[in-house]
Amino acid sequence: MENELINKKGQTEQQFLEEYSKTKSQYEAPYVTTDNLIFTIGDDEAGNGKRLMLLLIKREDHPYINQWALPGGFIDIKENLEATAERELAEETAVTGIYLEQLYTFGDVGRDPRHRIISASYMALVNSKNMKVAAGDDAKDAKWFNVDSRIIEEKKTFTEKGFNKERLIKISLNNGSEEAHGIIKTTKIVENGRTKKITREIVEKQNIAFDHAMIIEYGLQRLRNKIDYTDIIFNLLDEKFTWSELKTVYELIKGEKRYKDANFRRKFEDMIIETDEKAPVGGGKKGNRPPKLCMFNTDWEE
Amino acid sequence: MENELINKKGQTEQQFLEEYSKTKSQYEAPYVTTDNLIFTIGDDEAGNGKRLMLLLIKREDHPYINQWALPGGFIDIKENLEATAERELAEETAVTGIYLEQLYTFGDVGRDPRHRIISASYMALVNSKNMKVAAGDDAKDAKWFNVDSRIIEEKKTFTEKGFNKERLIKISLNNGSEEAHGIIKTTKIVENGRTKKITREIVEKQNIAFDHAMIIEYGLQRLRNKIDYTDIIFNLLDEKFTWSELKTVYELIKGEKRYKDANFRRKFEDMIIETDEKAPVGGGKKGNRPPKLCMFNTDWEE
DNA sequence: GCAAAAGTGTTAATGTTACACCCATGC
DNA sequence: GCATGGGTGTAACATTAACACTTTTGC
Repeated sequence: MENELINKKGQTEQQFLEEYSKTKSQYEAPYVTTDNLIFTIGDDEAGNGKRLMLLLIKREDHPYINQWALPGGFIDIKENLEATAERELAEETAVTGIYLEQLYTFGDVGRDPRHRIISASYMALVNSKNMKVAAGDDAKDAKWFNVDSRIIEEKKTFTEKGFNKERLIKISLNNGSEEAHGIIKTTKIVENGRTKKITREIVEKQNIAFDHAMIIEYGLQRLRNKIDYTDIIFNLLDEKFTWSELKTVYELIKGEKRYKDANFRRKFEDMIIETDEKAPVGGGKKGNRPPKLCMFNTDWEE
Repeated sequence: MENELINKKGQTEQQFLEEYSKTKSQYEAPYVTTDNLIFTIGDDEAGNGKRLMLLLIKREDHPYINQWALPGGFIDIKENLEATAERELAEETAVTGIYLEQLYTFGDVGRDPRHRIISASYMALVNSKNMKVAAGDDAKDAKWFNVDSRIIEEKKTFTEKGFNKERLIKISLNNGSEEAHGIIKTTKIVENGRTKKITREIVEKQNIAFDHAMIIEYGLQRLRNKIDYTDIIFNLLDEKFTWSELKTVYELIKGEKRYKDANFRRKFEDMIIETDEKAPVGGGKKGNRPPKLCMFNTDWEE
């Protein structure tokens, strides 16, 4: 039925599409890539226990040669956008079928000096035990970096019609031998009692390629927020875990100790089922009570 | 300093970029567009008071001829992604400098039968008083539609490793004379106690072009969520408004009366400053107490 | 006066936080 | 027994919700 509709030229849809496929496009299309933020919980190289870690790849050519970049790559013309992210993730970590979420699409002119590139960023949370191949094994120089972000400045400037609010956020990355960092400025412009615009820009960076510091900052914010109202944290844990492991991972992501033990349990109690199993006793020099193993309660509703 | 680094071919960055610009690209790039969700509060054509409304444009050619689509268009190679959304918005509504937020990037193969198109969606909230040109004035057949979405089915299916949760959401659009709708299925796949994947697909649609029903559904969800923890609702109101106007708009977006009057005030009291002015008495047949005019409190912190 | 809509106050229920305490274990 | 980390109970406080009430206006 739909195909019997004709346009102003008197074409059916089929005729239209046939003609369309023959015309050579004038349109200069940007390239499209995905950039993946792959987070895991790993051991700090300096031996300070567990840390939130991010996978980065060392660039082997210009531009930004020898600097660190997010893994990612070009979309194939016959591949769904999310499939590109999944493929890139599988190529880097040999992990499939894990949590993957689209974050934001970065599309400023000049993001890449070679070509106009629009990049959709995705966030993946992988449990290191599920990772079949550790990053860094293959030819590409891929490494896990400790990630950290913190606000270093907040400023409010008054304008005629309202005010601007700026915030400087520093992203720090290190893996024992290598160090990289970037400072992102977010600006919120308020005029006539309304938020007009929120912008993000990189004001300083070292050893991080492209605008990837901005993507990392965005992803960390999303992760920190979502952890409080979704079940994504369990993607970073083993299937069975103890309360203290959960709390440790929570605090690594949040970057602070927000809850006392008892209250932390109450916060997560609906999301968790305690099993009868006990984890082997670990830390205490004089022994201690073995903790129960817990599982995510899949009946939990957000 | 950075430019003095040389790659394996012995090139500086400048030499590399020069060579790069001469090579003809093999890469078949998808097209990139933005699609705008432009919401406003307007009067129902049927005379049932205020409604949440969305701007749609009638397609004048194949594919989906005569069906309704979101306004949007192709990115220019020299234009930032957000600038494309701003330009399209200005073209449709002659409104500039208003709230605009990136939602999600849709990039499935086959979204458009003509070509591979990746589309970044943006949401704009406009106050009808700020709109200089009403939609529908120009050559293009653009119209405001009442929007509504509601869950029509929820289903949980158990699998070997876990379960799937499906939800059917119906998007209804109408403007008195025209009607359109779509049904979106969201599926959450849970395996081994972990959320593996969340997918969205269109299971039925009428009179809505492309995958735009899915974009609308996504945008409505975002709007409904953000209204509770940000100040975006004030973009839909005049600079000065009454408590009951605020509550009406809130309920239109939420699609339900969630709060009693007194409690609604408490919920928003930090975000609002009451002025000494009073709005003219409106509805009551025997007259009534005139309401105070309020403004958004720009000192409010989310 | 009185209907209509604006606006306030009071109490109950619920959720959050701090803090003190008990428990099971290995040395 | 005692240090160590696991785990629980309770009271104070803050937030939310329900509901009954007072206020200001125009006719």
